[in-house]
Amino acid sequence: MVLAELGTGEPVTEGARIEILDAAAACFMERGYAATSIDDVARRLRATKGRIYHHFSSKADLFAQIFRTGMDMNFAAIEPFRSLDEPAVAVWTKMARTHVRQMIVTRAYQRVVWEGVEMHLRGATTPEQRSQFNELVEYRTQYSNVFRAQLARARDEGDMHFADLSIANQMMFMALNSPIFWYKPRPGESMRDIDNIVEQVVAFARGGLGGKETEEP
Amino acid sequence: MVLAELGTGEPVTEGARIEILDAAAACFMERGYAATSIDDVARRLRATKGRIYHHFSSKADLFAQIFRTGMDMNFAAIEPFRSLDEPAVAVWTKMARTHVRQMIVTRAYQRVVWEGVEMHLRGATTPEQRSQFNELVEYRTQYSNVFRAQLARARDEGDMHFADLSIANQMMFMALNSPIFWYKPRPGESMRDIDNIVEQVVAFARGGLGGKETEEP
DNA sequence: TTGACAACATACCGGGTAGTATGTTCATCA
DNA sequence: TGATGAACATACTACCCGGTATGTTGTCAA
Repeated sequence: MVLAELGTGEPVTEGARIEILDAAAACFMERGYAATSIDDVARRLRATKGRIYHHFSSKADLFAQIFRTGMDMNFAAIEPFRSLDEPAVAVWTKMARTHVRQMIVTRAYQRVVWEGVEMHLRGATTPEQRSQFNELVEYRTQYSNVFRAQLARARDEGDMHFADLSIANQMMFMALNSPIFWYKPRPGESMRDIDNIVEQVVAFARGGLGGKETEEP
Repeated sequence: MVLAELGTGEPVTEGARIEILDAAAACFMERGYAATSIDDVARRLRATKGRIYHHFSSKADLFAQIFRTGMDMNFAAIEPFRSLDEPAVAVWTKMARTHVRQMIVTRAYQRVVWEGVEMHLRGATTPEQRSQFNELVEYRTQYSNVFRAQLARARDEGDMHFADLSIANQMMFMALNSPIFWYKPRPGESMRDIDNIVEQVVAFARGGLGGKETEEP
């Protein structure tokens, strides 16, 4: 399954790149960055290292491009709701649902994003890669700030109640991201089943943020 | 700082064992299991591999003993509240506060517990270690069930509202455990500051579980 | 005093891994 | 048609890491 969609104007070889990204993301999800070897990724593709190093300069580069692709997909998904003229809590609900669905559908990429942020926080990178990592984490912070702004607005509008905005935002993302850790696809699972999970996750987050119940799904 | 307390009846060498556990837990927290070498742990102790392999049979054994120690501390911490004769939501609140404090104070050990559960879910262990890992994860499941039982009772008593018990328990632990990812000790931090964080985390979790506000801290 | 053992340190080995250098194949285009 | 280069595969190297085998030192009991 190719998760990162192919842009129509891109060169043909873009497809090969994305195949590698998908395989690598799956490997990183299953074993983590350090425990995944380039040969593992190659084996999953029924190929060898040569193919990977032809498209990516290093293991870290491969990891970083997965990170970026994951965030690109997240931004694209919430784009329609960013500047909606509605109460903040309504905008937040739409974005939150979309985000959780993203976590489920593209969870391999999102696990890489998670581990990337963790690696950055732990400072486990070489100096040159550091600047590229900084840029990626900054990219994720921007995404986080989109939600943060809605939280602040919703609190001002009296629809949410929490003490500290930063902590609230942290906890909200922990809740909304949580499916990347415990969600496993079930055989014969329908969209309804996934939407049911999404609703429960969003309901938990909204409750944690001191938000009111909403009616329509 | 020695986190795992020394039992009075234990042999003298127990102190050396705990020193190693602390150092290893700190290393595993900073870099993760796979990226941490035994030499890293030894360096932190200003010692060499010999010291570690004199007390532990393997890297996995070291990891497992940290896991067990972390869970031992968690069980001990909530023990006073387990069979309290109060409304479930009140018991839950006491246990949740204690748990979050544990996550902050013993976070190195708790990170190992987290990674251990993840490794188990991903099935990244050798067959012989598998049974020991199964036992440890079972141990953690028992701990989880203590909270789960309170959630079920609280819902029956009308003090909490959620759709699926398993998902609610999952999300609750994601929230309560979250400090192990984002908490960093500040210089000159007081108990009050930590208690403030604990209250916000517990408040988020309670809200997510559809719980009523409580009065007394 | 000595010898026996715990508690390490030192030295070493084998396997795995990131990265590179060098083929090989096949399509495209002058 | 032949030359060129993209897209790989193969072969190889240097290094790191888990684990072991062996040496060293201090302590303590007989």
